[in-house]
Amino acid sequence: MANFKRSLVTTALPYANGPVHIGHLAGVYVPADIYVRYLRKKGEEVAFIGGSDEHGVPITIKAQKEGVTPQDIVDRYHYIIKKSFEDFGISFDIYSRTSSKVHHELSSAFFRKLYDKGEFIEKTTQQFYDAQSGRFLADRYIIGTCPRCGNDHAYGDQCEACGTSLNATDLINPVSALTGSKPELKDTKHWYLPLDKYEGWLKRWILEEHKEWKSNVYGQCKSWLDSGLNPRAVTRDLDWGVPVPIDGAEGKVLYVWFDAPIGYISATKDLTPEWERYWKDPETRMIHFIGKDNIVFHCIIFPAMLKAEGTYILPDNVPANEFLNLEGDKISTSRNWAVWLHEYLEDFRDKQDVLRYVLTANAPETKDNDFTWKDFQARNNNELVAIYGNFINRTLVLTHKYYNGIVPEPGETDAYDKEVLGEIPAIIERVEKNLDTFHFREALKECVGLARLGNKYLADTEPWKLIKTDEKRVRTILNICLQIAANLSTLTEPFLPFSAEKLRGFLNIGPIDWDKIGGEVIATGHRINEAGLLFEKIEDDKIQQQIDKLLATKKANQQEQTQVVPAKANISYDDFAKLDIRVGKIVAAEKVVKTQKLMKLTIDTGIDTRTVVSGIAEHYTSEEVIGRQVSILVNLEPKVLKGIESQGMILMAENADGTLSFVTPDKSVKPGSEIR
RNA sequence: GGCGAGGUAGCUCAGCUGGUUAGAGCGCAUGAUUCAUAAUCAUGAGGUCGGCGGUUCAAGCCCGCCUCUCGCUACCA
Repeated sequence: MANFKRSLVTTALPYANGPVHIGHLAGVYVPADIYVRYLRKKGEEVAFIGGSDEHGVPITIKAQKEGVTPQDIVDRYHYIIKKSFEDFGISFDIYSRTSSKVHHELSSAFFRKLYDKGEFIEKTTQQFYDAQSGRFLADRYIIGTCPRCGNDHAYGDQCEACGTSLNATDLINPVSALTGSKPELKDTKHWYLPLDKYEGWLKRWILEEHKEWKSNVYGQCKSWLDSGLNPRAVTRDLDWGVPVPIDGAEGKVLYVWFDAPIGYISATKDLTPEWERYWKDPETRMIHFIGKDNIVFHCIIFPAMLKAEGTYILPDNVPANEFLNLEGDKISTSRNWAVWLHEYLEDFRDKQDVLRYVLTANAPETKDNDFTWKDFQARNNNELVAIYGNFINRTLVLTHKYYNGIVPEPGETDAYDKEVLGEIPAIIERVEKNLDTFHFREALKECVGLARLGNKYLADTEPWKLIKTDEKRVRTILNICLQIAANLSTLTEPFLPFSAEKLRGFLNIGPIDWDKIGGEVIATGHRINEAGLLFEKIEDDKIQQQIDKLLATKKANQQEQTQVVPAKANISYDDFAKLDIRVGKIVAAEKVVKTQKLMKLTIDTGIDTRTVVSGIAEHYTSEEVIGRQVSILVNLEPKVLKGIESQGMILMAENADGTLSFVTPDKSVKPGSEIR
């Protein structure tokens, strides 16, 4: 690190198909912002880069759904995201976007250079083509009948009814989602980056030269490298994105994962004409802050791209975080299961730092963590208010009460004073050490520790008693408390910038350089301002509102799930009559070993006694199932499942939440009775 | 069943390349205190570090097997 002259800090580009939520913040933006503010505070040269990732298929689909252009979609979210980052105090030097002209030019030139150097492989494959719209269709744009479950609205990559992942060519009767016409298979040419060619180099670079990377990052890279790399397509047949700058590549764009990381470069270029100083000088230290889902792209693919290009530096570290859950469930944009930053800023005005604090104190640095509103409240009330805010308030109030707001002159310091004063630089050192190694949780804990120390010092020295007997001693004590407070205002600034400024307002001081803190930073005789509250308690009702909001989301999601699947195509009576459904009785049941869902049932069908394997083991135990009457399709072709021949199918009703219930006659019926 | 991640005090989590009596915060109990947003400070109770076996002078950390949780995936006739 000592050899670097400047830092380039990038943050994963949020995808512009939705606003930013606490998961993004905890994983990427808050730690990155803390780190950058810390570097700046130390006087280091740093560029802090962010921007919206605005290309890719999901945005085109969303646009189509809403009947607007992709540009409309990205415009909408880009500005929401940009504004909420600003309001939240994420101190980007630039927040750019990949639909910008600079980006198109730069990523296009980047591709062209690799192309001219012969770094790509050309490959032709068959893909569906919609002749009517004159376009190749991404898998998502093909709709057809699922070969597994018969759902006739399955997508080319996945059937959402049965969850199976598919190839577009698997679909029965595929149609184009754009025009409804029947697509044809047609040859299409694409360019591939031969990652296998970089495997040896990547292994050396990461596995040998960057053993210091976080274990989650290092481990994932290792597993990728060990399993071998394959050439990866870097172009797509799509009309939204950066056009492939080659003759004969009309209707093709750069794959979003090719152009997005170049967005870091173009954003830097957007920021300063001297952008090459950041990207091409080996004395620049590049750090990528990302979430764990982006590790492969930032540690394998982008470095391979940069290496292939040849003139760029590589990341020095990629401190990826794990994921943050919300109230026990995975955060999901599509399910609206999130705390949205722009909504938080509305609901909790001027409480940016509370969220910054909570997300840092509970950051998913080594494993997935859970955000709960109760924890949010507890951390605010018990830590920010009770420890930090309270210490500041005590100090300010006492100073006003005894010395009219003038910083008193210290007398001689005793052993305990010296010990406390000695702790300040020690804590600062630990904060630095943790920040330097991306341990933000621990660093923040150390900061709070300084406030704790202040509280303890007050409790031990009891100036409110001494004021009656030894007023001179009180001057020393309060002076020390004020020094701690002033140190805190700088020490906490990377984490809690708004409160740090507020605190400086109370103390009536300006910003203090990082290398000045550790000792006396507020002068004797200085007049402080009126005391106020650094943090406010958050009451239960405020928290309950947020919990209720989430419960409402949960309810809405359930209702959405209840949306009834549309009817299938009509069939003739003859078709129906082919089904032989009978009432049967379960006489024996046992779970099939080594499966999650399968249960082996022995059924008295009236006709015979037979074995049926059914996927109900997650909903019923074998005990509660025995003796039940059920509906059974008896003339279904037998099939062997897990080594057991299943001779029929039990009819089950599936609820919106996925739970199953038997279809049972409402009074007892003789086994073998027909169901028609 | 496959892949990935994980199981450390009541709760949320730390534990660096294995090394003395396993930590923090919250919560709880008891005590002290009143300058402070009923805030603070001290002390204490609480853990067979998921289980079993192995390697080692030494394992929460390494290896094997098992088990449970979460995510993806498969099975769901």
